[in-house]
Amino acid sequence: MSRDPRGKRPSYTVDVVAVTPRDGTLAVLLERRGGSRDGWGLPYDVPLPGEPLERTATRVITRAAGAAPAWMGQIAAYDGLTSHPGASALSIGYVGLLPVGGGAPGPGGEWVALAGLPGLPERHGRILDDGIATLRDRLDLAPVAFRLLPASFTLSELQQIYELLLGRRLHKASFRRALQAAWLVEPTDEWRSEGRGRPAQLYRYAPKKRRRGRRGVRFDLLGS
Amino acid sequence: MSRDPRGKRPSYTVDVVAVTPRDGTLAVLLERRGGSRDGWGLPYDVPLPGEPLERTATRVITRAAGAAPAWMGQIAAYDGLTSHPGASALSIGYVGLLPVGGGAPGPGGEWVALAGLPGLPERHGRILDDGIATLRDRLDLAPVAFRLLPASFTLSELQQIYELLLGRRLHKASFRRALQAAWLVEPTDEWRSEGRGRPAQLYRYAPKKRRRGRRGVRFDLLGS
DNA sequence: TCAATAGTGTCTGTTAGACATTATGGA
DNA sequence: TCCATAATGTCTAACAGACACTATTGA
Repeated sequence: MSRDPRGKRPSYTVDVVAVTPRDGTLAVLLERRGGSRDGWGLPYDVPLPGEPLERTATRVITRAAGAAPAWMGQIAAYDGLTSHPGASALSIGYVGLLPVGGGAPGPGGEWVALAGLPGLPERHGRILDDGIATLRDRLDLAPVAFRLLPASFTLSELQQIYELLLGRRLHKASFRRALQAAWLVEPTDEWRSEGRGRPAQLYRYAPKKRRRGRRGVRFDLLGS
Repeated sequence: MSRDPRGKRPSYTVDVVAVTPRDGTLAVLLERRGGSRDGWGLPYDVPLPGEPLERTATRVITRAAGAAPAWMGQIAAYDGLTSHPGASALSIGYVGLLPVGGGAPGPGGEWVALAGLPGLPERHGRILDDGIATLRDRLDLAPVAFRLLPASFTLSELQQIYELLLGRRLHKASFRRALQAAWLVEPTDEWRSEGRGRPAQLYRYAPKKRRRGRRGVRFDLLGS
């Protein structure tokens, strides 16, 4: 939230939605705005002179979340919806996805579960909603989900990532069938016992060269 | 392409991709840039003072195409890719869809088939490509396709619109099955003979109240 | 033994797409 | 009479989701 050194009104800001899987749900990084009212808002900044949009977005996310995004995409440009904390006339929204846990937020920053969001300035509310939607329909899940997990993981962990990113439950048997058909993972010979039930086999990300005529992954899965 | 009256550098421009079905293919509206080299570019303008993005986009499209868009959506914000005819630092791209035929272009404007596009300034090339992609994956076909056609139409005409907008061929029998399942059209008692073959029955757009538990339309159709 | 989770095999309903056939006009 | 297009019925392969079952651990 640095100001332009000459005090000029910035022509636009880059406002970011940083998302991470955390405690079994999706969390967004908010920053507490100092000053009289205790309000929350999205991290944002004015681009440095000559700095491209993408680099500004990366910089803002990295500063605010304490880690670099595993994926990032532009949401849209927003004007109107007057209430913006920096009074910028135009916001370019970006959404970034961070590995599980999310990194250590910068000063005033905090990961907040999607379910329990506080009220936000009008424009930031819109950017956040659109950001989640953009994440869900532009993200190519296959290459990214694995960058959110450690090198070896159980299929249940992987499924949970997919469920969080897609925002809906998946069918276990179908998920595994689709995964196998896509040749994305291979089993290791390790197993991990997690509390009660049967231990789960660990897998690693190992995309095979695409077979002749092989289809892509289709995670159109629904239900229990 | 009006200039800011005080000659100030505009902080951003709104650049538009106007699309229409025309002569059995999709056409985009380009404007010939006057001056020494005979170049083409997308229509664009600087927003009027206080004018929201959407209204600027509508204004530019309407001026350039001579008709209002049946649908419009924002593409993204672009910077870099230096070559922009107005040297704007930041472009907000919009894509608009116009009814069949497209209206009478303003001065210097011309509908150009997607297949035979000339070279464009770098940024405009990107905006155009992204605009078609945005059109194809954000457009909700069902409510819009009908606004591109006259009140009554044959199912073949409707299918052709869908094919142009989706950018691929559809399977005739499947298309009609899906259409029937969606309760979007109803037959009139008129028929139209078009050259050689059997005359086609005319249909009109008549969306039925959604049946309990009825699914939406799925045009996942492929092939011949 | 019970509860909980991992992992699999089988069945069924839906549907996209192929194919074939009939219908109906113009040339 | 051909030929082109409309319109429709039937068949099949693919597959999502349901369901049931076995396997393997901790409590």
